[in-house]
Amino acid sequence: MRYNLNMFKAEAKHVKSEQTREEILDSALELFRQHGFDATTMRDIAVTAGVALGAAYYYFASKDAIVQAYYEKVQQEHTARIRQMKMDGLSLRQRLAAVFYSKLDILENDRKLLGAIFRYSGEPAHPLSCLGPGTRVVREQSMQVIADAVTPEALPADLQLLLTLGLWALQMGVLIYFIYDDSPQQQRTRRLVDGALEITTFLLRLARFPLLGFARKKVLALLDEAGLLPQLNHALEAHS
Amino acid sequence: MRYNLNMFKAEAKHVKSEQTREEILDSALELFRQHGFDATTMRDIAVTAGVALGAAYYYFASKDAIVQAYYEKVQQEHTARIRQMKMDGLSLRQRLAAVFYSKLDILENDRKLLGAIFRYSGEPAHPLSCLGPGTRVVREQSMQVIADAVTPEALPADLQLLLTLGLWALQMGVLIYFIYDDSPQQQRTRRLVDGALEITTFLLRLARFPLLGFARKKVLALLDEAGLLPQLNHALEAHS
DNA sequence: TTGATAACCTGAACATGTTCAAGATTTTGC
DNA sequence: GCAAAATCTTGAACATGTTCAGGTTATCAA
Repeated sequence: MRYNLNMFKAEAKHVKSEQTREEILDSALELFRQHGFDATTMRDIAVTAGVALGAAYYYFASKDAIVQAYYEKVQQEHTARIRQMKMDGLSLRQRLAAVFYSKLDILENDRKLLGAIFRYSGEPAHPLSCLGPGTRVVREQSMQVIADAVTPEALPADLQLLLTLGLWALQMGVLIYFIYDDSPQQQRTRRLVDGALEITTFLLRLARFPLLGFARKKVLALLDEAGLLPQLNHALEAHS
Repeated sequence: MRYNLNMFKAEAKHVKSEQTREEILDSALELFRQHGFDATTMRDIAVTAGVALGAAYYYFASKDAIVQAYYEKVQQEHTARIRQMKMDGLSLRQRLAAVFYSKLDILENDRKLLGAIFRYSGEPAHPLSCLGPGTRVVREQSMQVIADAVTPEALPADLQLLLTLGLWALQMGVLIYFIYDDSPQQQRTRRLVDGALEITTFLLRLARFPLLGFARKKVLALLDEAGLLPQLNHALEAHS
């Protein structure tokens, strides 16, 4: 009984702490959306959340880290949405369209926040570098979503690897384009996705031809040498 | 005579102002290289240059703008180096290798500075966004260097367009890789360039085949619809 | 219960990028 | 040569992200 009580207390405490964190995160996002990232100060955030300035820094290492936390939530949501979709009768292209579209849907109203995600892409040592070790978890999660859409196609292991990596890179590019896209409802980005996926699947069909098969091997070897597919390479060896 | 004197004075003045600017820029780069970008304050820069803090802001809109000015100098240097090279007997692949390698040579000791170039890539409105209108000039200059290496190949206009754009994108990717590359002398980046150019030229030879020709048209149409080749598109129409 | 430890929170102080009103210097029109 | 205009320079003041020494509250062992 006392054990349980302690557990309840511990959990209640944990929940309380988590609530404060959520309070700060929600306030921040609300303000970011209303006035933009730069125009919102950490003091604004703290006041809106009803805590002191220092509390915000107890939960988030920096202002940018708040956006990072937001993006992690986005990735969770993306993973969840894709998981609960019935992909059974769908083609590869349709599955990939679902992946890309749902990501855009989630991010639709927060394009201005995304800029912060890319802010440290050129600084390897920064914990928030979108290509660095500090963001590995969310990056792998986002690759996994793509991999799951590719796997049912039962491609040769090397091609599957290449396709997943290429699509992930494509997704990054699409997100950048998305940020810059000022067409209504970002219809242009959606069309870009459509076209890019059409070409991708077309080239995929071609990839079995000997000449392109040669190119495929070359590309894979190059990426491997460049260290751009370390753990994936491991998976490849295990499969072949 | 007096007219000439005034011109001299005007020029002398202009030179003096330019000297102050150079003084600030050089001091800044020196300090950036010694202690890193973040560890160097605008006050440090002003003191080292022998001017007041405000003077630095008279010549540079922001701390990041100093790095941008550096990169503009780099691009000038790159253009100059390539221009004075004798490319006559060289293959496309050799010409492109010269382009990529010389850029890396110029940037070799300033990899840490490059991060600042990419800092605003996700913020369309920022004047220093490496994809935005504020950096159009230097971007087009850098594309021109590539275009000049591609042109002698006398490719079909659409393919030339595609190749130039693709190589420019490749160059951006290579620069990112370069920043993250901790191999000695960044040999890994050089090998990546070699491999990527080998694959590029190989695929280029394939591009004449009907199937890939179809894909080529598709890609071009997609990029056009996405507005990723506006003035280039204009050039294409003029040629065809 | 109680003292100790850890978790959580506070707000003043700091560091630094940036602005700006005011001053110094140079150029220009006459 | 001189006044006005343009250019250049100054440094104090400001805004804001971040730190930190210290406080408060919750947890836990005895």
